[in-house]
Amino acid sequence: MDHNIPDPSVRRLSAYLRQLERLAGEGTRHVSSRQLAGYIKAGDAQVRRDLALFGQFGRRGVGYEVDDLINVLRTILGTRQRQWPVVVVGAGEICHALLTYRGFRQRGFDVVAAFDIDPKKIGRTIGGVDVLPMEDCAPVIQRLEVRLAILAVPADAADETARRLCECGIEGILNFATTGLEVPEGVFVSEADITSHLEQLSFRLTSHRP
Amino acid sequence: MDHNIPDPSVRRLSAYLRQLERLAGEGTRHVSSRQLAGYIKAGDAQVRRDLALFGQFGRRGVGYEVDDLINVLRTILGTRQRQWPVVVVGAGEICHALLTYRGFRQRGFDVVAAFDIDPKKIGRTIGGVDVLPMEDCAPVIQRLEVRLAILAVPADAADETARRLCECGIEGILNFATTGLEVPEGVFVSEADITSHLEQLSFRLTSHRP
DNA sequence: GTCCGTTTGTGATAAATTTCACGATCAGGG
DNA sequence: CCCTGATCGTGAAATTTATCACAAACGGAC
Ligand SMILES: NC(=O)c1ccc[n+]([C@@H]2O[C@H](COP(=O)([O-])OP(=O)(O)OC[C@H]3O[C@@H](n4cnc5c(N)ncnc54)[C@H](O)[C@@H]3O)[C@@H](O)[C@H]2O)c1
Ligand SMILES: NC(=O)c1ccc[n+]([C@@H]2O[C@H](COP(=O)([O-])OP(=O)(O)OC[C@H]3O[C@@H](n4cnc5c(N)ncnc54)[C@H](O)[C@@H]3O)[C@@H](O)[C@H]2O)c1
Repeated sequence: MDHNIPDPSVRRLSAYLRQLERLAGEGTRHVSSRQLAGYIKAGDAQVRRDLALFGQFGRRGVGYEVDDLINVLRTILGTRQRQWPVVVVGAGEICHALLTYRGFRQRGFDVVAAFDIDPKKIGRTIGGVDVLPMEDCAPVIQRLEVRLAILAVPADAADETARRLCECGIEGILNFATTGLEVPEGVFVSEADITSHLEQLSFRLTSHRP
Repeated sequence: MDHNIPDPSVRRLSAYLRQLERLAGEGTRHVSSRQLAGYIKAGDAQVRRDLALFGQFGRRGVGYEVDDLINVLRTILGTRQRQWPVVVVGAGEICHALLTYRGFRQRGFDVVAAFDIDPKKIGRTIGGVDVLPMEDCAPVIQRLEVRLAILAVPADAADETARRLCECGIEGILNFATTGLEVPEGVFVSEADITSHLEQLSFRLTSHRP
């Protein structure tokens, strides 16, 4: 398959999938690139281009079949064939929200364990998931073949913890800490810094209004 | 000031600020564009370009003074002059994490209230913030001149709730729900869908490894 | 005061992403 | 069977974004 898919395209593919799942829930059978584009801030050509990076999935004059396209997108994003086991590191507030969230499963992700260094947290079960000591991190990750981790530790522990996770074989990190992580080649990081999102909104409201 | 600052630049400005705050905490006085670029995945020219969109803040042969640049970036992002009051809508798990988080204040944001429709949630105080009934939404937003809202309601209530917030005068929405929102012209939305982040990582681990 | 190594700011260039535009294809109806 | 209106897929063009590369400016050494 082709290399070098742009990040913005992947983000949009995920957004298309969200809309398609909603449409499927409403019983809609077909959808056009124009409709799909309407939900996102994008043009119809953009939608077709994004999909064209991976093949031909529509029918001219008709559009796309919703169920088909859902399967296609899940296959592209990697959440169709497999259920990804995920670990959360740092059993604080964010972790609590993640472990009680019921939506990950049906989207292809399965939180299998949480880790912490605080003895007061260790041993608890949150949303059916055990909070384990950090020492168990390596064996659990290796035994369950976990490749994705969510990092939810305080900022000053983030870089060190990320390094440790990479040593255990983790290949993708979703980072909630407010630090840019330094990770080895071949490890992907997705930044979920909430403050950064607020700053982007603040910026748009601050500069140059019409 | 110039219009049309690209989104990726704003994201990076926020990331630079994060690193600068860390450097300031460590007592570092000066930093070069090359150093700053090292923390992010970017080149040094990129850093200078991003800053050049707003003016000249460095000294040739020397670099940037950390404290100065922090102030510059806060001014650009709009978090220097004012403390932004923010409301959270949907007093669930995510909301709980947000209200107990102590980091927003020092970054220029102040969560002033949370809203919910569930009588069991209303009347509580979480992290010093009151959970109010949705009916109080409009008056509170107007009295405190709130322009930013964080949306943390279930997906099927998101669009309707967003519409309501916009009617109250909200101009920026940080959306945790898994739906693309439809908002009026002039309202900015920042998507914080956690599942989407996981899907992006899953995609990178799935296709075309070298 | 001059030289030297360093680093910024920016015009020019390259690369990437998005949009345009149109031929090809399809379903439905007369 | 052929026409009509709709929609995809995609080469080409336009636009946006990132990189290169170098003159200008700076601090420090001597
Ligand atoms: N809660 C929010 O709304 C929010 C908002 C923005 C950013 N963040 C960031 O997200 C991260 C997590 O936030 P939170 O509110 O869940 O924090 P928290 O303080 O509630 O939880 C952090 C947890 O990490 C554990 N921990 C500390 N050091 C560790 C280590 N070295 N290894 C393993 N576990 C360790 C602590 O014991 C604690 O349980 C922080 O970096 C925070 O800055 C949170
Ligand atoms: N918790 C997570 O880890 C997680 C992960 C990914 C996405 N999300 C999304 O974030 C959003 C919030 O998640 P959560 O876990 O906090 O949900 P939650 O169910 O814990 O809380 C939702 C809250 O919203 C309130 N609510 C429902 N309808 C409302 C309305 N019309 N107006 C005002 N309040 C209303 C409910 O009473 C409840 O208190 C959801 O859309 C969820 O899909 C959450």
